[in-house]
Amino acid sequence: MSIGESHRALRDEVADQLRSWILDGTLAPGSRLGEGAISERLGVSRLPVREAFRRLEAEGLVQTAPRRGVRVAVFDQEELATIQEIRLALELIAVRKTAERRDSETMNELERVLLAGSQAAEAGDQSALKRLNGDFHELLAGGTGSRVLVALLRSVRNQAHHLVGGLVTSPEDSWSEHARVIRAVLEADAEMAALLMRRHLHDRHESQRATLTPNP
Amino acid sequence: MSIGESHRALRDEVADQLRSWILDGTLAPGSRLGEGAISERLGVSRLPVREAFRRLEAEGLVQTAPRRGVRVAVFDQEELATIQEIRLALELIAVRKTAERRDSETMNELERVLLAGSQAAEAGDQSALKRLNGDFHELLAGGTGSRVLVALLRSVRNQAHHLVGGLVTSPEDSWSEHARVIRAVLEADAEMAALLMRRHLHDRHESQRATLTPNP
DNA sequence: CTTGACAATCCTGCATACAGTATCGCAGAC
DNA sequence: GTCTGCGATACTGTATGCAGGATTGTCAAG
Repeated sequence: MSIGESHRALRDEVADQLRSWILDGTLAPGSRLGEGAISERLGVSRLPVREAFRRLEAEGLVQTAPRRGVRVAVFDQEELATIQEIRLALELIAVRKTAERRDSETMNELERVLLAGSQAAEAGDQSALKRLNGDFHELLAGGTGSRVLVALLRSVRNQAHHLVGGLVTSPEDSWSEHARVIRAVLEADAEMAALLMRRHLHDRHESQRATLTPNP
Repeated sequence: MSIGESHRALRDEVADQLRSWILDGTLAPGSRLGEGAISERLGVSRLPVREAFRRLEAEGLVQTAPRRGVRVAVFDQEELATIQEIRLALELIAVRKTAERRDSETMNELERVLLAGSQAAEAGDQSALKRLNGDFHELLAGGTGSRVLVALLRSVRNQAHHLVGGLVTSPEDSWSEHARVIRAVLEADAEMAALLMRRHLHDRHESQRATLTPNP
């Protein structure tokens, strides 16, 4: 591993910045992203911005119209439902495979997260829980050892997250369900872990639907 | 013939060309893709090539190492198995949703493909069958109305295809299974269509595994 | 003959520059 | 008052140039 590998390409920095702006709502869905404006704002040339656009485009966070620039992605209800369905399927594959593989490093990390999460829940540390909830999903994807699955899941999660406009459930509620999944994975009970994950995501999905369409 | 004079965005042309070169084996897995060599060969500047790289990178066809260029993707057996699993899950979602939605245009197209495929199978027209088999999968993805799913499936199929090095089953065998799936979709029998699709992909997967690891 | 270090060369990453096209505003006509 | 056509402007798409790191070849030492 050479020193140069740690050097981060400017396009990656730009992509990360834009991603967080999109996910935290700074850039609203449908808003236009001009190369010039972004490059000026970030103090880089237009080229890294363009390459970052291509990546975000592949992640589904932005949509490109030829000769008309880039916009923050906007999807309809039906597409949102499909994305949730895709995410559920991929998360189930991930949690099963991780529980079956039992990669030692992942298991250690999961134990660490489980411990830290319990403490954070007891202390009522919301921001720590939010971070740990994110770690949870990343670990389950990474535990499969599949770069493809990690990339797909990250992409689908981004889409789902930015479409529903952020968290509709409290970090504590998410955490208690996550903790159960982690315990099942640590006990190598893949089917139980998958069942818990399915229930977890299904509940989230339903509560989001209820929020979005309040009148049945 | 240089494609630099076309009206379509050059990055799309370059990406298409590179994709077909990768899928048909002209560019072998692991081979390095230099910006300069590609741009010179296609008669364009390096910039469209770079942007095409980003897209192929997102599609999983190439892998990028910082400062060390781009290589045609190489995955191990385990990753291959995961990709097949992902593909199966996504195809099942697609076929179910298409059968439930029954989008009229897609249904018409499926009927057309079914008819044309039967004729081609009777005539023994291999190349036509190959094309229709491709149409089959594209239609099932498109019938969901989800651009996200279409993009994901195309990406995963590319990976699976290029990893196993092409077709291991005859177009006729694929076609007969495809035809059954189409009939189930046209009859709005989503569960039957999903079952047939599952069996179809599972059989392909097994025969590929057998080919790759001849000694059990 | 093998191995390690150094240097030349190649290539990637980024910035700047230019051409072509879409968008927007304004003016004039119906 | 509204619609249409023209022009200016801004932005995308593409090309070229340059700096810094990576790769490779060579030479010398063990």
